[in-house]
Amino acid sequence: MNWIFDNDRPIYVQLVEQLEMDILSGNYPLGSKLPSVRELADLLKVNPNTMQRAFLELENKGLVFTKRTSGRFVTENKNLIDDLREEYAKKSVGAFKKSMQQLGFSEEEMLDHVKEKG
Amino acid sequence: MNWIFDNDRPIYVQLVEQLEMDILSGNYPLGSKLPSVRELADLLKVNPNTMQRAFLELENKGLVFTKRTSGRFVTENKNLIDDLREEYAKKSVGAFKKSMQQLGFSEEEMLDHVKEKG
DNA sequence: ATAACTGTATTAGTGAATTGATACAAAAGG
DNA sequence: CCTTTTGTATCAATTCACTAATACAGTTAT
Repeated sequence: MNWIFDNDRPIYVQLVEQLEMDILSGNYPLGSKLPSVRELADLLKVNPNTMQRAFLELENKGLVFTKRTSGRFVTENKNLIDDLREEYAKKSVGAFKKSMQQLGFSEEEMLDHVKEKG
Repeated sequence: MNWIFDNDRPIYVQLVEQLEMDILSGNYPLGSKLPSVRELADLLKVNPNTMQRAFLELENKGLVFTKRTSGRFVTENKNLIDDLREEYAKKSVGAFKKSMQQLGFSEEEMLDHVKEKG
């Protein structure tokens, strides 16, 4: 994991992003146990409340659930994960195309740009 | 022009974005005169200072220049515009590919997503 | 039962960023 | 020349968000 934080954006947001990506991409398996609030907070050198906040966001999205006093776990709802993954992909594409359009690029040119290098 | 502002992001940032896109895409011709601070501020119902701030940012990027007491004008440096346009395109592509990669999509799939519909 | 581990709630400090009111400065143009 | 139009500078208010300290609560395991 590459736990380097911007100074630009809130830490908790970046935590959510990373964790969310790890879940959506299957990096954290369905139903698996996550580290505890304090454990991860210690590991990543962030305040436990900040960690907690990140987890709460994931919980609101339904990506994790809590068994009080026992820990947090990745959801077992595969559909949710697939749907979210597709939704984010669409948003990402939408943003990309909009900005390229505003810059005056044709769809042809967009594709070329995507194909280029790495 | 579609001058609708998010509540999420600062107004001046959104002004910069819009104006910048209009310049980079050639919507505002090279060397053309821009509306005055107060004029645009009135038109768009924003505070003159907010407008001023947006213009300053554009000036820092070299996209506009000022003739004091006479007004602001779009740069005549075509290279700068072309370079910036290409730079933003690259950034946009980069962000897109990174986020799609994190979501676990292959380049093939990225291209498919871009091709789909609109 | 008690220590150690979970998550939760509440509240405050701090700091920063955005917006807005107002006054200044300089040139243009009638 | 004096009114109008341009950009500029300064400073205050307010709001907002993030982070942090600290105390609470409930299971589990030894």
